[in-house]
Amino acid sequence: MQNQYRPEEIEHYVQLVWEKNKTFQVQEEEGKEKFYCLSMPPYPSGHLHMGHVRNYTIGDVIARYQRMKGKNVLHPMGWDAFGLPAETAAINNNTVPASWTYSNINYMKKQLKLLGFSYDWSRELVTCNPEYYRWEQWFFTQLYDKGLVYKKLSFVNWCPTDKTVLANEQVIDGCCWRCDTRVALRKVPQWFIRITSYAEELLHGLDHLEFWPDQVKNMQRNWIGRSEGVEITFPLVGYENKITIYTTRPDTIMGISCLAIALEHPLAVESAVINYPLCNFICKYGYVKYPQNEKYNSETIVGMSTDLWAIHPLTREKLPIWVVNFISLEYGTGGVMIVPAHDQRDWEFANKYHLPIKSVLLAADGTPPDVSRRAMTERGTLFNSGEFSGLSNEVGSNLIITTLINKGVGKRAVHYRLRDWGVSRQRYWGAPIPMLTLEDGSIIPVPETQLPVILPENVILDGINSPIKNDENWGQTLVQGKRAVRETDTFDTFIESSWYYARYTCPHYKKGILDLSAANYWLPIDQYIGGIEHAILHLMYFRFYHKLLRDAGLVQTDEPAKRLLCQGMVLTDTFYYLGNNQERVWIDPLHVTSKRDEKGRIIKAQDRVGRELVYAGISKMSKSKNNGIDPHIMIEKYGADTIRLFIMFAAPAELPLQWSNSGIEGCRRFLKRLWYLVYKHTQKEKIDFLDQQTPLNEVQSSLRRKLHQTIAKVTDDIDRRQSYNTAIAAIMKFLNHLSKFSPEYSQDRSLIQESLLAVIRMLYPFTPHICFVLWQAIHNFRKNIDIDHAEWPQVDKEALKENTWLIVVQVNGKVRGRLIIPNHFNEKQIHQQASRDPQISKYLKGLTIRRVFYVPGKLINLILS
RNA sequence: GCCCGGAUGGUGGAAUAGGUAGACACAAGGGACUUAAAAUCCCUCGGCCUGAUGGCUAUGCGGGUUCAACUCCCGCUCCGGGUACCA
Repeated sequence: MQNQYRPEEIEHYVQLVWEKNKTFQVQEEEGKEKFYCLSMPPYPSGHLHMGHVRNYTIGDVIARYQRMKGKNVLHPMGWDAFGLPAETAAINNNTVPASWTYSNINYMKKQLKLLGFSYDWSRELVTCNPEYYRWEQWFFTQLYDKGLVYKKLSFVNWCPTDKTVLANEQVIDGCCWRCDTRVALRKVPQWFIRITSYAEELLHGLDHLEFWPDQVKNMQRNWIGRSEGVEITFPLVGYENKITIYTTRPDTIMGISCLAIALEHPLAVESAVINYPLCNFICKYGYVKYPQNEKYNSETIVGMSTDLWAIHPLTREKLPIWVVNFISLEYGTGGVMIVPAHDQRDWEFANKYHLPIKSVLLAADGTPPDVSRRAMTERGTLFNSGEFSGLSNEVGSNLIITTLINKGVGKRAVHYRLRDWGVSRQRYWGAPIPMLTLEDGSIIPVPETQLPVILPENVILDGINSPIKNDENWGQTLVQGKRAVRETDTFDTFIESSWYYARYTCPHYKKGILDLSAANYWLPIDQYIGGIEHAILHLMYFRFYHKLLRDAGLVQTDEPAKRLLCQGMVLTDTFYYLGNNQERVWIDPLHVTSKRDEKGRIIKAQDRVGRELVYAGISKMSKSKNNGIDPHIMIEKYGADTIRLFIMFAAPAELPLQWSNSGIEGCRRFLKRLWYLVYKHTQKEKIDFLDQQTPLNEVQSSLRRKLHQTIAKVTDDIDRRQSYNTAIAAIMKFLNHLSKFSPEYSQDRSLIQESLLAVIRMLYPFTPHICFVLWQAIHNFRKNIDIDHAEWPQVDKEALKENTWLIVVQVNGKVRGRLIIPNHFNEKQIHQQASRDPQISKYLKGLTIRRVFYVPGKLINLILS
């Protein structure tokens, strides 16, 4: 063993051993406990960024830890390869999305391998491979047959100049990103999957996801947005027709000023036929989405009255019906009752159009509320409400519902904010939607024998439209001898990422979407890791698809992943100078030298040519700020282990991580110290294991106690708490103790041996390469000694035993002293001991102790009168 | 706007079920070793007061609950994520 730690010499060697031995390839093994550890796959953008490194390091730590705990660990990796950026990049680089994507995958895979992740590469998936997407096309046809798929008109962003559909990201301030033309809305027929049929299950399923972050569960609950209310049917004056509205506030029914319906509501459309101004109004606002990210106010709220009147089911009064832009046809019944006194949006609407405002609930002080400035939205006692006046909100509400139900005009109803999942994209780089239109206009799924519908890869991109739409021949096909036209839209890429996790269990299976025995051995995922930005969309579709797979008899559990960890972003310093046109020119932080004041704050920064730079604080690594730190360069400079250690140590996994070059240096120093300690230890003669029969002296047993306390803490931190930064801190702290321990007796050296073997194993999940080599070194380079199959260290409970406690003594809640007390002392004895202590007793003089609070083994608080 | 998070020394963070605020690092300052540098090692390190022992104060802001609050409750401020076609 050499005396210097040189990562560049060991990491490549260790990676070769793993590759040669196929160390991380796994098969189903009945009788061995399985563990499925999965990180969200990268989009093959061209380069690995630090966000990936963080995500996959966390996954690798967990996978390696679980292997040491004796589990059969599935840890796969693949590529989420379809999507918009490939099209843009292909056009810019004068290539096609397929080759751009494949060459990126090739490059990024090499980068991943340099980091030493313990993947089973034999299971690699690429979602743009027809062998992958054929099964999602097949599954979609199954969903169609079950009635879970339907087609309807839905909005897209339309650029009138380019005559093409734009993604939301391609619309900048309402204009096309290419030509700056104002973007219009168009309605085109699109495919939808009925996720709303699973709304209730998706909601209740959250209650059983014990190991998912509350943050994610709360977001999903609100996204599903279950609401309980009443549907009320109003007769129309002079028509047979009726109108049904949905409300969650039946208690305010006596305060209705009018009814409001969506622009696309059938009644609105019907009355527009004979009402020219209304027709104009609907045309004008029907193609403007309600601006979601603005507050409801008199400017954004627009409405127009119709010639229709409804009759209030309780008072028989005539209510006007308005068509408004802020009601969605998709939510509830597409109609609401407007009660301006008790809803702020309704209040704004009524004020703008001078509608009556009638309050029917008393304010908290029991007086009629002042609704001249705003609505009174709290619950209160009913008044102005005929027979219901004087009732409490709850009683009144229920009585009104019962009355409506008895009259046959009301029913309790549950609605969800969740909308069905639109999966059609008018773009090229995605899996073709496997549907056909026959000559008679009927629509059928592509028969199984004709799957997959292959997306051609050698295409010519005009930069605007999808080549399979431009190519008149591509869509022409025959089915059972009859001519048919293919769907040229492709799937939303969220489809691919909604089921890939299941395919990893049997990636090469040819006879169907899943090999049931493999799938049911490995699923569900035991640990899923990815960014918090996926909290709603991806993770909802992923849960939904699992239920679809379950209901197709393919998997057996209700949820795809038991435990979820959402890692934070990676941030770093940003620097710029002002260019000739006062524009900010961002400089790569690697090329910046900075000076700090005595408090460590950056006071001066210069680039390579000595130009003065402005320090612009810390922000997310991004191309636009030129502050993305290239993992590749960092690996070359420090080695993978140091990078991995820093990433896991610098912040808790779920919080943002600030990149820091000096922080990296600190981690390198730590690994060097570890290396040197092992080196020093191995330079002396070989040592036997600790002789448990010979009693340890004070110093020895103290060190051994610290070791086993550390093992206990690190195990708990990794396993239960997923608090990797504190696990590493505990190991560092122990190594600090160990390096101060100078061996005198052979028992001392055995103790060091025990300590180092434990430390190396505890660090192995974080820094596997150095640990691999140190493990061999400590076993005198016996080649059959291999840490990849070593067991996680166990806590010796005997070693933890201590016969004293450190008790904190508080007087009136303030810390006044600390006492070392034999651990058999009771509250009274500790109290007496504290009173005798000169430091503490000076605070007790002349006063009587009124109360004592004692936290066993920890703290005593003496309260004086 | 709406939904969900976050805020602790010069910095990243620790404090796990309401019980010692600042673990472990980084930066900075001082010192040892060295011809010198690098590397390594040792010491100091929230603020104010004190010769020292020690005292007071302090977890974004303003209130509250409690013997005890970074932690729980109410009201704000600022920052971040999502907002259904970026993934």
